Amino acid sequence: MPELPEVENIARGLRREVVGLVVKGVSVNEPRIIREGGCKWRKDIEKYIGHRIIAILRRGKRLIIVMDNKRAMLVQLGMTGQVLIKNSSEPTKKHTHFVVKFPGNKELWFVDPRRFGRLCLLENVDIDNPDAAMEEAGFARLGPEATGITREEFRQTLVSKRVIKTLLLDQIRIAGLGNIYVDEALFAAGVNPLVVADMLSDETADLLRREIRKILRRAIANGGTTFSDFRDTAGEKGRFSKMLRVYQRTGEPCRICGRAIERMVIGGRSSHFCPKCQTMKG
DNA sequence: ATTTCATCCTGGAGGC
DNA sequence: TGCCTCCAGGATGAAA
Repeated sequence: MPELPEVENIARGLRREVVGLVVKGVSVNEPRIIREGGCKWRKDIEKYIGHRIIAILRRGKRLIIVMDNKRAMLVQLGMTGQVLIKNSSEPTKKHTHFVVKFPGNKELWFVDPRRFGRLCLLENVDIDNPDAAMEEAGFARLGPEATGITREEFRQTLVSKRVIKTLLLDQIRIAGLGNIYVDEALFAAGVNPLVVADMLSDETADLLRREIRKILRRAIANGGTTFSDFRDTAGEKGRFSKMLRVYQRTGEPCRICGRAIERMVIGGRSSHFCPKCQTMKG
């Protein structure tokens, strides 16, 4: 999916484009993407109409579009979800499952070929802490934000016998990382993806935490990473793709030591790493 | 209680 | 050109 940096860029686009606007209409082309978490979409969808968007939040990889009536639209993008700002006169796009209409022919389109994405109407949203409303709607709990996790929180996260790669992908432990940025952060910290999490020394854990935050910051600043599908709200690709050092570079030379980058499946996900630079065990 | 695994989908790439 | 297989940024419920 779009990971934290990509979702953050979408959130910024939406803050520019739709905050302050009143929802004129909502149409659902593919009901299966509406998550039934106590929300009956046919009826509940009416609860958006006539209400103003007052804020756009991001929590982990989730996007939260907050309305002026304590309700919010939760968007989980899945692997291929896009949120695009369009004009109603523009040609329709295949796999546009959900459209929000604003005055002046402005529209928000939710497009998702693989349909792994989900939308949900949240009730009783606390704008300073949306977690309760998301859990109420049946979404999994989220760990601390990968961008803001403290040293103590991160050390606590690593108390586990799981390998570091799968642990960092677990949104309950730390929220926002996906396959690309986990591979990149492990490379930057020199940590092998197969290392058992609680084998890392405090010093290595601190280093890994700093690298995670640094990479996410740089990726956000560069508009995120486009592997194939990601686009921001204006339809632009991310520029971080060309700064990747291991992800999808199997067989290519490591930018540090020149050894060929290797690929291996860990926990069902492909992992890319340099066998020479990533030897850190603790 | 934790952790792994199959599964939900379409589309692009590469082999033949 | 077409047909086939494999692969893909994620989350989750069932099973171990």
